[in-house]
Amino acid sequence: MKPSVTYELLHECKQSGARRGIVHTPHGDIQTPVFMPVGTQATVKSMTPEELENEVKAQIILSNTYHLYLRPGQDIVKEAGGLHSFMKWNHPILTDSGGFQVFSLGDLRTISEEGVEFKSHLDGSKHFFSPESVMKTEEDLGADIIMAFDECCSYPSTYEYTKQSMERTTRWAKRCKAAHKTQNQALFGIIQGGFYEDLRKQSAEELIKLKLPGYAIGGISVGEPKEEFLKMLYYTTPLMPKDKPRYLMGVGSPDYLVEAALAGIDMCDCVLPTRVARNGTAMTWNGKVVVRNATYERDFTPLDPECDCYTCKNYTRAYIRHLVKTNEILGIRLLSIHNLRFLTSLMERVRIEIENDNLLSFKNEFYKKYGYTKE
RNA sequence: GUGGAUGUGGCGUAGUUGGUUAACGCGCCAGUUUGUGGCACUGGAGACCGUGGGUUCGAGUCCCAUCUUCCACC
Repeated sequence: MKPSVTYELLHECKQSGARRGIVHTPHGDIQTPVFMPVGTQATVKSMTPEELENEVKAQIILSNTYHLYLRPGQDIVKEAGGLHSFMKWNHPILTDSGGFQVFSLGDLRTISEEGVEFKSHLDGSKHFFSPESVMKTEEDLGADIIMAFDECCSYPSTYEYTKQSMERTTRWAKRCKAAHKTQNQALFGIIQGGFYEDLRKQSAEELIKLKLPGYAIGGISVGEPKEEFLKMLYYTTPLMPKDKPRYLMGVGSPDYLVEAALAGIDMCDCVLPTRVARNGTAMTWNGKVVVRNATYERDFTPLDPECDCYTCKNYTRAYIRHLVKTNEILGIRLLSIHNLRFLTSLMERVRIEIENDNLLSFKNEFYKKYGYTKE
């Protein structure tokens, strides 16, 4: 039987390992490499689905199993007809499994072979997540792509801990596959192994045996130096199947996105653009603009003169600074639209450069302009 | 006019029986943010404590005078 999510390779950049392709899903095609905005609680914070589609030009968004399980509860989402219907987003959706919360809520959970017990960050109540229960929850949520339940290790972790954790994540992936019943959802595996090459290799090999429809790299971009990040990225990506989508989890700074594409990654997601937007910072082709800063008080130019987004076509830095300083909701919205659109247009550009076999040259230009001096 | 209260960084306040470099919130300035526990977090600048005298080893804290503002009374 044909999987519900498949990868079509269109072109490989002759300058690099970058891939230009299409991920086919039940809710439409995704041109890759792609950046996926994060909508943890069935909303990309402050954005309407119409804005995501028309202004941001997002092709797929993420949501989160742990958070939706707690509120409103997957039964309600299921009753609404699934996430697409619940939140009025008719394009592809990917749900993360809660594996990241095993990392980020480190003080509130206990890991065992069977699964993870979370103490709710909302009211302290206890909730047990197993690979089987997570599959059920993700099926109720109804995303096109669902992630296996894993443990994202913190940085740094010892070799022993990372190995033990990675092997458990592998066993959990097998249990996820066995528990996964729906035909129209694709279960992706997550390669772990921290910053140890042999563990990454072992993780990739074991997971590939499961013949899942897609694979992700998890557990990097968790606070390590960029050098470490790049080393693991360039080591792990070539281990992944060529005929399936390759997803790098949690990456969203412009330089990391370009590096990911160069390494042969197809999909990335990150909260960074919306989070920094909420704190008054814009990403632009000329680098970071902390528009909240005083130097922009009388700057009546757009955030980024090269940007085609709604915010840049209509509003000035001075006005947005005013909105941010006065804590007005519109400031967050305008910055979120811009940052998200900046990343989707960056990826549009990356796709063109791959088609032209020029991504490596583009990276050098981009780094220079963006203000990254080092590799 | 009399009596009472008040006066501390831009604003609002804390400052114990007088004791090292005067604290806090907001504001201001800047930094951080990477499968979202966040309109968050971390730093920084900024005050001769109304003014002038006095007591004391030592005064934002006590005394005197004076001015400011507020309240009450005549």
